[in-house]
Amino acid sequence: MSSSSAASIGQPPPPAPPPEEEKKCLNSELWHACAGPLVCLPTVGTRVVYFPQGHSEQVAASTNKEVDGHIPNYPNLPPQLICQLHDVTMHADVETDEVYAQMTLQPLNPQEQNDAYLPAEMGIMSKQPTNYFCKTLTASDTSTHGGFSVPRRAAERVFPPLDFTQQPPAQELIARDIHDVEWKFRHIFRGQPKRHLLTTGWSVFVSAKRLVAGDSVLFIWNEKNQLLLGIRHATRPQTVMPSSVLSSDSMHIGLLAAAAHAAATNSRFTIFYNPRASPTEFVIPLSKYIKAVFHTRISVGMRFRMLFETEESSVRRYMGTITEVSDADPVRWPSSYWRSVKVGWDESTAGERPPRVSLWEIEPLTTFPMYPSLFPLRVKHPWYSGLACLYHVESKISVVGAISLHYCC
Amino acid sequence: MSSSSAASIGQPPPPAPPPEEEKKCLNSELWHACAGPLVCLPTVGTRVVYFPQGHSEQVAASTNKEVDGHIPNYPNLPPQLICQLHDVTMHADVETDEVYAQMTLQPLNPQEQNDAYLPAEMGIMSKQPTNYFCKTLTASDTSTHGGFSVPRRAAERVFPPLDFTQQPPAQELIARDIHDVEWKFRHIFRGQPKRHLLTTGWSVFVSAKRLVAGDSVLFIWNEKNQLLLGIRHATRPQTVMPSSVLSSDSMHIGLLAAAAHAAATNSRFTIFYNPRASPTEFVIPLSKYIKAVFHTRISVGMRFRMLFETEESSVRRYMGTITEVSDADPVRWPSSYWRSVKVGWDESTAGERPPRVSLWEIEPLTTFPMYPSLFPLRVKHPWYSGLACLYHVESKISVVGAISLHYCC
DNA sequence: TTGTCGGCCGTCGGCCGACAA
DNA sequence: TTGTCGGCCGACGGCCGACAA
Repeated sequence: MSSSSAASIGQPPPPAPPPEEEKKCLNSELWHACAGPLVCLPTVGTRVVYFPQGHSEQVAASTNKEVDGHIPNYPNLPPQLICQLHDVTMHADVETDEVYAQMTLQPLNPQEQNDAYLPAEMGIMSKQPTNYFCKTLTASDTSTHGGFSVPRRAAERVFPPLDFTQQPPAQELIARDIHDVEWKFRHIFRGQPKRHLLTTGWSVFVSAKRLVAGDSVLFIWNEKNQLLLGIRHATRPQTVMPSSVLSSDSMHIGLLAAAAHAAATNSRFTIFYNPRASPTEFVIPLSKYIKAVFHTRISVGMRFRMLFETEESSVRRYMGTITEVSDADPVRWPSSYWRSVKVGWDESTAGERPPRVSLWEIEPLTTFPMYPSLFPLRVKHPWYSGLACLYHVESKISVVGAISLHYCC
Repeated sequence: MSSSSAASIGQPPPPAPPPEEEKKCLNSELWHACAGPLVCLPTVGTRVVYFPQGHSEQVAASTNKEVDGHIPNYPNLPPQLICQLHDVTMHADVETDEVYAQMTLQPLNPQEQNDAYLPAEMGIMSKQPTNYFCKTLTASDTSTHGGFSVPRRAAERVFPPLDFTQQPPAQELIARDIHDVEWKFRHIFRGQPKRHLLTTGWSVFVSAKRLVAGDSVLFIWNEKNQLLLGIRHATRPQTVMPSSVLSSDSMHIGLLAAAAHAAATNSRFTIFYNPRASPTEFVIPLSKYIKAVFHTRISVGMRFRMLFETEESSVRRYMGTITEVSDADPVRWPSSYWRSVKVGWDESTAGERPPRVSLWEIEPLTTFPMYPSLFPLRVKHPWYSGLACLYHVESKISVVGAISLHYCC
């Protein structure tokens, strides 16, 4: 694989180093498809809220190491930081194809926080591809013995139609992965009963991407009549990769110190958001935050629903009940809205769902008129003064209120 | 590969996750052989000097990203930190076998720095294995077409002797890698002219370790009559791995903030030293530091020599001349001894050698009596007062002086 | 002394329909 | 509808000495 050309012949697994930092912006459709249906990125140029606590959670998940004391306090680092979002770029790990986003944030001073909203700030829906399928690989799919069995409806909907006058009907498919590398497959309709299969070319793809049974592939047929090809590795017990560069303690300190320094100097800082490592977004649109914190009444005992991703890359609602409203980490992050809602889940299979969620993740089940509540529910917290400036903003929003206050995901 | 047993059958490439953090201490001989002949680790329990500047250099090398501004100042973090070394453990990356060391350091207060030396503090020579060989793999060695051609003298010295009454002489070799995984090879003496070859078993090893031409393997025959097997990947352009977890800026801030916090509170912190990523040690025995800084006269124009590792894992001296004594980074790290000596190298092939080195890395070419110099050369720097406590220590050392002041490597 | 090649052989990668879940 | 298997065929993995650097 040549090191300079962006598009290259996919067949031999590329051992070449990536062409520096100047990777062009990846295909956004494919990135979002790999990231999953619930992931959405805030819009460049808007204001967002950054939660160092959530960022810390992601680093802990990535390093497989909880933070264990010896972390200095950053008294000037609030649990949430209102920032200008200067840049968002989508990336994929060169080794694993794992998707992640890089964001450049700049904390705003109270004056800037007070600025009026622009309509664009509301965030845009993440555009999930319309014509695609996602399949979890079986043992047969990944075995060296055979090819890939394409679910029938998926093949008919997503692949170009076969010429059924041929016997057997077959064609060559060319798909591009997230690095814009081409992969070729023989697509054939054969067997008894008849089925769609990918044969020649499939095994080199499997070995190049190091796919095993349980991983997923997804094919997208986009508006430009291109076939895109993404992978999602099953969430294996983390590879413990960060070792040998920096201790996980130093990483935690690093993210906190970087945010604290940026907050103190109102300067830019950079973070990575890895949607598969920890599904909980820790940079959210300011509008979404305001709506959840100031315009939503919640109380203990209230029922709610929340979206989760299913195995087959679609979305499901789970129901639950609010059991408590309190600080997730009263020592380190008092008065934080991050995971401030303790919940119980209806289904007994709830083991995988988090015991604590944030306000903006849930959908309370009340028919509740869309007018601004002058005071939010949680009056016990004393830090409203710090956000007082937002109140003025709020009243501006409320004018457009119900019609334009869509938020992401 | 079972996830719990330390020793396991090496043949199938192990996809299993590592058994948490409780990895036993690796084979020290093999670790040092893989790390190279110049690498030495300070002794646990002794005092060391830690250079955040050097640490930062290693992180920059590992992330392929120089520090680019926006790094806060840590005015209370001196360029060198005298620490108690509480723990050193040797590790090898589960994916790549890359060796690295983890050290737990605790900054000492001036009182503790003043304590008398223990004889054990002098550091111990790194024990390079005596009976071993290291070969850089050729295209034929890594091709699927054949096996591994063993250099004749290496085979005769390191492998168990063959039974030459057989025709052809052959045996099974069992070698253990740094994770204590067994690998089996057929060792045969055949061909015209006769030569030593590893055939059966070799190719699975090559593919499991992802070896390519230019990488090196090393075999050790130790005192317990065990065959050990290490690899060294050629220094490829870094894999840019840290992406997707933490920005390189945050990593830099993290290491500085962690050190600053530890220094302020005299608490422990943890660092990783990766000898292949950046060969320059940034944690050195205090005795070595004192000898170099206070007992060695250097001046501009002085000739010196310095050790470097050769391709075949041995050691060579290169000659050079001191051209300047100054701060390597006068803005960020004024008055630092790290790379304070600017040098010119004799040979025209000097492109790979660093333009700046530290005092303790070089060997000035003067016949110079071994008595303590009351004042070191560099009088322009004003920070001696800060190290004044060391002077008292120094006079204690000087008593034992020439006989016991051996230092590492 | 040792790196690479052509030759030869056997294993397994990979395409096929059968069959059953 | 689709996951796994046995059967079959050919490509290439892998062991050999020849030859030359």
